[in-house]
Amino acid sequence: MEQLILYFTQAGFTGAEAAQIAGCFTFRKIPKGDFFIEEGKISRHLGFVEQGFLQYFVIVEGEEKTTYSVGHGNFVASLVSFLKQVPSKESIRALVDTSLWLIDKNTLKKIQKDIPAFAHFYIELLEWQICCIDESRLDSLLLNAAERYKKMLDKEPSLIQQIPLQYLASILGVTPRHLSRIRNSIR
Amino acid sequence: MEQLILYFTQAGFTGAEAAQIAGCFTFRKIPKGDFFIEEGKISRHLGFVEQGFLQYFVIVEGEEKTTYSVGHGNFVASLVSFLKQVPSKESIRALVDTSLWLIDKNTLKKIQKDIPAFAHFYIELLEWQICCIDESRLDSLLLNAAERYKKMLDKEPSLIQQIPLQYLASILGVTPRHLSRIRNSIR
DNA sequence: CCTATTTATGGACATTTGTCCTGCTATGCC
DNA sequence: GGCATAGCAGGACAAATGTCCATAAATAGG
Repeated sequence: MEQLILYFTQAGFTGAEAAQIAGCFTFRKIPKGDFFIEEGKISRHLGFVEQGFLQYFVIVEGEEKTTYSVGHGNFVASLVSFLKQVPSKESIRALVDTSLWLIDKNTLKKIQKDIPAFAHFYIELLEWQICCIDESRLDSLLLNAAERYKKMLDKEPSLIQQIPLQYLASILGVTPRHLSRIRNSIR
Repeated sequence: MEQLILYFTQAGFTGAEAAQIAGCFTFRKIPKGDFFIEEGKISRHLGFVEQGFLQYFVIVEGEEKTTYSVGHGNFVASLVSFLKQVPSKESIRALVDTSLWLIDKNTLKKIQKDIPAFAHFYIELLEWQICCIDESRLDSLLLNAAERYKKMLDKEPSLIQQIPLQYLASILGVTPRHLSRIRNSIR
């Protein structure tokens, strides 16, 4: 909790505000393999990833397709479901042991009203979130699988050790067979 | 301008507020083929598309790759560039004659401060924008080119008449040769 | 009306990626 | 230790998509 208070203090809130805001979050650990949210349910919480890695996916024709992934320092939620409070099209699962700070939608709305500066903070958070999605979108459109694999090697080197190849392949948008080819071609 | 005032009145603002907000926008027409923003420049304006259709693209290895597209009733900007005020990675071009309402970043910030209700309106706008990007992201990951073509036929039937196939192919993420195969297979 | 240019179609072939399968290795469990 | 299982690599072939090209139809400009 101290880290959260520190975080909001550094973001420009007074000590009292930071404590009030931080108090709205709850802590949760998700063991490897467990779900943050399942398809069809409503994403009621926004999570800040303190540690770990999560995979967004849908099942289409019996196959899991990864649609997004987030690591520590990022926010996680099935966005459309959380924002509109409609059933989620995606499931989200921890691929490694993960710890999160959670806040629910109503509380989030409430502190936007109570603390005007928080509304502006939330605007910047949304804007930053848009930039993250945008980068992911451009990556999947402009890089090929080999380039995406190299980028992942670069940004999350520890993941390659911890996560079975079949998940890495799904995150990269290729079959395990093809990821094997990519790894072979790199070395 | 009356339409804009009406729009903001219906969004819950008082007549005076709606007039003040609408007054912050300027009108611009972009003829078919002209640019809304070019790669490398900073996206200084957020635009609301009154009429028309715009294509986001980058040039990679001499080839245009479409990264996003928007039609009437949507907002347009090179998002990361507009939000962070950094040079845009993408260019945006009108594929048909297009008309827009524009607002610049500073003015947008200013009315967020002056009219508290506008901050909350802007939050909803950002959230809605996230949902739009998300839908586009899921479409490009989960639908194949033929399905995306059918969806486009469904949502923007007039485009297929107005825009040369090479652009449609680029929007769908395939070569014109392959789009020709898709059209052939549908009929 | 004629010509040049743009646009659309589709053949032939190459490349990329997926599917199916086999075997090898490592690891946990009794 | 031995066995069942999960994880990974890669061969052989199939399917999807790109490249290059030739042709024909549509359109614009004089």
